[in-house]
Amino acid sequence: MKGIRQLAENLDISIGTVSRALNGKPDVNEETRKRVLAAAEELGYVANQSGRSLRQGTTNAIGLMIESNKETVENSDNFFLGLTGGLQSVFSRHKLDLVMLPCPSDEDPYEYLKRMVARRVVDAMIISATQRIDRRIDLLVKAKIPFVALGRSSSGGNHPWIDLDFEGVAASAVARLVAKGHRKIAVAAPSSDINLGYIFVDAYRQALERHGMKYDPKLVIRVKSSEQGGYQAGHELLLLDSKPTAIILIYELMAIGLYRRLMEAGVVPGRDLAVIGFREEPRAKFLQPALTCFRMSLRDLGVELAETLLAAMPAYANFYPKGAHNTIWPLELVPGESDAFSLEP
Amino acid sequence: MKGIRQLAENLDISIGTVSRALNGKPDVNEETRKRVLAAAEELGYVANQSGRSLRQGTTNAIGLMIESNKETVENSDNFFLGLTGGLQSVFSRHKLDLVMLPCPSDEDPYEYLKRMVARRVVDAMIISATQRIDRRIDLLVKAKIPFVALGRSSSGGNHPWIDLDFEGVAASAVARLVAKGHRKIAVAAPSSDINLGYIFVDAYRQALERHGMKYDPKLVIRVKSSEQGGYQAGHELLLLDSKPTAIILIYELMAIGLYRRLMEAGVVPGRDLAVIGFREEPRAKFLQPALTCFRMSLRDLGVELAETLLAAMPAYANFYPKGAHNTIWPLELVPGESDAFSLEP
DNA sequence: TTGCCATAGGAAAACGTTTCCGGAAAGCAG
DNA sequence: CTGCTTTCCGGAAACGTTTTCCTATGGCAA
Repeated sequence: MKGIRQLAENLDISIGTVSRALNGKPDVNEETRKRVLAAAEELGYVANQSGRSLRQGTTNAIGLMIESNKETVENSDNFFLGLTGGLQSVFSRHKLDLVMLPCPSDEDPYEYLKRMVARRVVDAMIISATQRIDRRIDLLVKAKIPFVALGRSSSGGNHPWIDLDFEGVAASAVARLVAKGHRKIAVAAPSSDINLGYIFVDAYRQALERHGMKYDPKLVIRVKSSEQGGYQAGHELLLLDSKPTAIILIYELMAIGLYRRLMEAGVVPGRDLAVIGFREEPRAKFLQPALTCFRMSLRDLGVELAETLLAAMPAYANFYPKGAHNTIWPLELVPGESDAFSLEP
Repeated sequence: MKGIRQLAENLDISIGTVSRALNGKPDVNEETRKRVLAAAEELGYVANQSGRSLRQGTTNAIGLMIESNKETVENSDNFFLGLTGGLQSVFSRHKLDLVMLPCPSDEDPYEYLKRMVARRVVDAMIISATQRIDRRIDLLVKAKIPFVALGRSSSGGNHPWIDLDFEGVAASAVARLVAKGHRKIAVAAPSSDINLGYIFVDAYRQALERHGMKYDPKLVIRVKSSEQGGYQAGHELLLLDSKPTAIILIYELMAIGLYRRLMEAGVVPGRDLAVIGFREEPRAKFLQPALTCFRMSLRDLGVELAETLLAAMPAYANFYPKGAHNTIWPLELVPGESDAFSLEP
């Protein structure tokens, strides 16, 4: 005999009562509850999750889906691990466990998610790296699995999401450069199929126009968000007919490759070209001259993600009365040397 | 009605037969099996994992425990994500899913593991960052949960583990430096409480003695495995009475801090001091002069870990007849400029 | 025809838990 | 003492599977 039955046997109490005692149900004498808890501690009894889940239809676990394709592994760095701190700090208050579900690189993320959802191994999901059209979102909506997306998407109608403040970053970066006299500002961004690539460049365009400047598609360099992409961006920038005097990078890791290409051509960042990076990245921390960039706390972002998710789960509605909602996550400017010079006389 | 019952209803077949058909059991007509599979595909039916686990006593999931304390987040970089690629490639062949279980930073890893084990949410575990005395190992042995440890430990008797070839690296690094005429070789390592700190320094001592050199405890600088630790190591190195001409770093990230401290003192790495790093680390990739270091493939290590684990699981014994075993994982030398000079005339 | 074996599939138990329901005991007001 | 409420607990059903056991059917040999 095992499990709760064993425990009940030892205490000479019915299993129903043991269960109620352990789960803090009201209909149980405080005296017996103490005995049960003591015995459970003594025997190291913890309820079998499968039995529990089966009966309750709930797993007490939240899934964080991770797409570990090659690019993610290269780029995401400690991104997910950084998030988990914030996520856990919220979840643990509700006795929820976080499980990270890494999608195999040779499997379609949609199919993987579908399997995980169907298996009912978690109660809710956190997905990231959303696409503009993202079937995963439709799937989760249809399956009625609570979820939160890190990244906007036009799929799925009105679902909870958090996204970085691309508009704010673009506006801030452009304003900063314009104030220093720059009039030809390039941007290196991924393809507009990627949400980030689309939204950021649009925000950049609007920021330019607010300053009465003309948007020039030639100054938008489409490359991958990687070191190689940065090198490529540097290369294409040098080939432009009318040279820009500044460039905004959508991901700070690109700066490493960009610097390298520029150095090869004898162009010195921070003197001949102003450079601003988007998201702070440890690997780029040691560049000379230090990169001006935008920073955010992964931990805080994790907390916000967790709370947004719980707010979308009926069972936690009373804790987070705000309900399902969306958030634009602000980033903080960290001034460096890479854009310190001014073109004004 | 839901699940397999619904499916059986639709097909006008008993649920037992449906289950057998889906699980590839022999006692079912090929014709009906086809019908069942088609209907399952059609309806998107996937067996509920809780029901399955409860009945079978198995979860078809392998847990990878992650300790995401602050230091891990800072240092691990893409370590775990890099591993998952290799892990998944093996597990997916056996229809096993990998779940990453991040231990909350404010919870004792031992208690966390205990909870996960008791909940029976995975069939087997992978643990890492083992201590010389590691209660987790005793726990897993006692609970009879198959596991593999990344890192040696004196706990738990004869259990499966994989560890990096510290001896090989120490021998290779020392031999290389000695060949270039170095006679005073320092090493920067963490406290000997940490397994790594203990074993590596011991291997270093043996390597020295094989070359007929004397082990000098003063040349062992105990610092944290981080950038700050590297800076600290540089600082302490400069204070030594008899200056070493070379230093071996136990973790490459330390090189960043070390370089910084050396530069401040006008000591040029690769000219005034030879530097060799241990494990390749993307963030240190951009140092000048390029660091000589030892590299390994995280993916391959993941494959080996997965196979070692499966070999320790009775259910997979026929696939991996080797059974439980241990492996010393070799690393490959990547020559750089940081130790290129020679002291010989 | 009879008997036997192989094949296919149905019925039901079992996994470990939670929760609903009902009932005993005790307390209390009249 | 009676009737009603409250407190506490035991019994049993239910969650969705897999698996064991058993039966029905058909084929085949004697």
